[in-house]
Amino acid sequence: MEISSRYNPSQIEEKWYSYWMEKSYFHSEPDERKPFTIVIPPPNVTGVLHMGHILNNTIQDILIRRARMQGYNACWVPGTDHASIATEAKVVHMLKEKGISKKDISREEFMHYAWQWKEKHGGIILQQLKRLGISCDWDRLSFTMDEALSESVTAVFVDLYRKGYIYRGIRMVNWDPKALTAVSDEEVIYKEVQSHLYYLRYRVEGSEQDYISIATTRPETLLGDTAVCVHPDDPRYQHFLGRRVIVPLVNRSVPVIADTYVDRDFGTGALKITPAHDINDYQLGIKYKLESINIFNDDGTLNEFAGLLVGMDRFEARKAILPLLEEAQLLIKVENYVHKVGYSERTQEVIEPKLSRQWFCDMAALARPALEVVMNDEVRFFPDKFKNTYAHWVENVKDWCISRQLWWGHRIPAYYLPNQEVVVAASQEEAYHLARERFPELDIRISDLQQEEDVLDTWFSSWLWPITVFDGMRYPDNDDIRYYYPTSVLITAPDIIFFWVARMIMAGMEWRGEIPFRDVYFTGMVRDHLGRKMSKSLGNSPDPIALMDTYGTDGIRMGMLLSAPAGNDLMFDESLCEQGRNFNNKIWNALRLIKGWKVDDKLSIPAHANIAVEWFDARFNQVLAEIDDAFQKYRLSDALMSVYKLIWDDFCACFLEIVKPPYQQAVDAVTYQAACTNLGRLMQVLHPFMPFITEEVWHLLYGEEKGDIIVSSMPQVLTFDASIIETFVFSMEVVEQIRRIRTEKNIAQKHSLELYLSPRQQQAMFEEVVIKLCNLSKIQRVDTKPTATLSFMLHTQEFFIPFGETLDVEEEKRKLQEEMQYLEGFLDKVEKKLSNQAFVENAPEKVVEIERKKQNDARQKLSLLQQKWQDLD
RNA sequence: GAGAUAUUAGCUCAGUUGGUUUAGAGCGCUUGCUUGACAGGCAAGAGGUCACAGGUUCAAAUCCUGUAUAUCUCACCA
Repeated sequence: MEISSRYNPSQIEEKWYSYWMEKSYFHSEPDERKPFTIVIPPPNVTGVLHMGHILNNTIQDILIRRARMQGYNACWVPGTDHASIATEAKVVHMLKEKGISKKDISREEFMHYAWQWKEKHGGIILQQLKRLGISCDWDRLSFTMDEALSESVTAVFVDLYRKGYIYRGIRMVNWDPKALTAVSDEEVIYKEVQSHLYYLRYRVEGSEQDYISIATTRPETLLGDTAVCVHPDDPRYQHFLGRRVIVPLVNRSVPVIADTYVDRDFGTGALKITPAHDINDYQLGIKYKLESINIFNDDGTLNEFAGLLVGMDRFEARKAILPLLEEAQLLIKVENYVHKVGYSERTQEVIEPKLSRQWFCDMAALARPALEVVMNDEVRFFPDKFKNTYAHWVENVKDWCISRQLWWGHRIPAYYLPNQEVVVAASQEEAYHLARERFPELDIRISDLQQEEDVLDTWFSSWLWPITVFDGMRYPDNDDIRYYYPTSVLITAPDIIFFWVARMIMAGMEWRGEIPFRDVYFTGMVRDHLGRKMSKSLGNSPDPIALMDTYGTDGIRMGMLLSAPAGNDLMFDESLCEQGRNFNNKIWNALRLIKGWKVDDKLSIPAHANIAVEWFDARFNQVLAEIDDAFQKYRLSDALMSVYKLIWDDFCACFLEIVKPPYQQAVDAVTYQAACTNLGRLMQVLHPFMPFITEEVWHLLYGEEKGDIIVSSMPQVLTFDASIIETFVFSMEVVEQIRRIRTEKNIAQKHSLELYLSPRQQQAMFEEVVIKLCNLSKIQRVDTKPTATLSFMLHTQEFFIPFGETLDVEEEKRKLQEEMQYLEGFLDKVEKKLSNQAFVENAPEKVVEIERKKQNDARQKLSLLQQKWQDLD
């Protein structure tokens, strides 16, 4: 058979992916098997593949492929979310390029363009994910604005409204001046920035010299100031209480008020109050019934109420106001100052606190059961340190601002009546009937109903995802939801634990009375090798598609996973993908070796091969048990490393090297069969991690005989003989010693050697294996030590290799001394322990026993070494 | 400001309820190899007072206290 010496993944990957798709192996329908379900964390429909997706989806694919091979009915539901803010921004941008402004078109027209955009550009990421080999049930592809999901969102809104959880009110919210919408508290990222603290002078009304100086980071907001506040007990300001001061530049007279909120030690101890533009000032404004002057337009420019700098952007205004203050001699000084500023998670724009009417959802009642199921491990977190984070948020959960001033999304099903009242209903018709019922005297017509313009937060649909992808909200008893829900495991990043994970649990408990998933596996964040977050602006993220081209998909999957312990951030390094690629090549060449053998049915299996077959069987099962254990704990990188070493070290370096026939000689049928079987089952164990090469090798091994590896049965752990492994390990230690001697003495592998050992052998050894691997002509027991030998010692067994007359006595002595020194140190430590009365009395007998054995062994070995020393003299 | 988690070899990480021949892995590094599957390989080797300082214990990488550093979460200090 002609197989190239290098594995070339590119041709193979596409072939198998389309083959699996043709065979519908990814598709799942409810049946009598146990389900294993995952719902994908829906990527943003505008998104493109980044390293985080690679990590997250590789893990999901590993779990789902393994479950499939273990006989579960595996179902992985893919999909995307509609990403209100991001998508609307894309569409607005596209329209702008066409010379169309959003203001100039109707909502319907805009939605038309938006859907067009979505159909054309949305979901690129899904195609990219296919390249990663992920085995989602593409027939179940969902989108958060699909009809079923949209209807569910509406129904949930109506339900929560009727339960009294949803309300509308005027609040200070986080305004994104770029996206022109409110965002929730969770969507604000606070970052430390280098800024300035400006000290300003507010003249006291009716006085020529008196003034109060205040410190602020936002001098431009003084245009909206309606008070100055000091601490009531601050002696510096006692005489100003009850008086009024003049706001600089606009010359507005505002009161000096006193409140304990003020920190006397910060700045000057006096605080300017801008109720319209600061959450704390807003509270004080309510408390002291202050006027609230909104000086900003929605886009962050100053409006006519500012009086000055009208039309200027808020940051421009901050700069522009300084010379004016200076000119008026009201700017005292400017200090450097580091403080935290909130940024919009979506647009990176600085958030502007803004007073506006929004829809909120009271979360307290929803949170209670969601807290309990996590704390009692009904929903298990991996790693469980995130239970703390989760508990803290859920216990202190705030009302959720769910309205967004956008068009792309689920329009809030609230209808305003001519009398300013509002009715909430799933459709306009229902709302109409409701309105007539409630206000029979008004004689309302359906055209009088004005639907709310705002849409809902995207997360308001995402939190229903595990239910709505199975249409379990509209049809709570349908076969799918009853079979697949609760799902088995959720794989996600910890940064959306509040946005998404917590809310899904709340939704699950609220509408199905059941958790949405049993386990949550939190992946780490992918960072570069310097520990920096991967980001577009830093340009430190490799292009995932290019990586797949270079190292193969299996290679990048391995590279990603090798460094990915659950929940810890991982420093991604391309060299790990290289390791993956090299591993593929290793497997490929193992296959080439086996397939290159001539098989002779007449030959019987040699003794060394027979041992190798029996040993590998035991070893395989031993490692399989380790792998199972690792999977139970979601220690996937450990599991992969175990497979890696099983294949590279145990199968290639040991098994194949032992059974390999000499050049151009045939192999017996039993050995050949065993080699094929072993490689085959190794491919099965590896398949979830590296789907492509394993399917390819499987077919090259078995043709069509055993079907496809993707749907084959995962090997199960069988009992194994541990003593074989023990003997083998010792044999390999002997092999290593002989190899070391060969290297040290520069003895070529071609040159065969003899091995002698003293008859007092304690540890069993597979002599045939040692002979084969070390090119020995014989192994022989002798009573007396042969002359002119090299020697080594393992445990308390001494080995000799007769070799020439070139023994370097001094060198030999030096080594002996080194070894003796080590042993003496060791013995000293052990004996110190044993001579400690308290240790012998208190430690468990087993532990003391071990120490005694250590002592004995060390003494014995030492005396042997001393003997050797004497012999050298 | 409060809390959580971490700190083990050059790098990335294991190390289970304290005790298993004076700490393990992968990569990297050093040395030697055209070894008839693989140089994307083979063989051998070097490399760590387990962040620091105390304490508990017969026994500490492991438990406790403090310090330092890092990351994350929360918090209204202008």
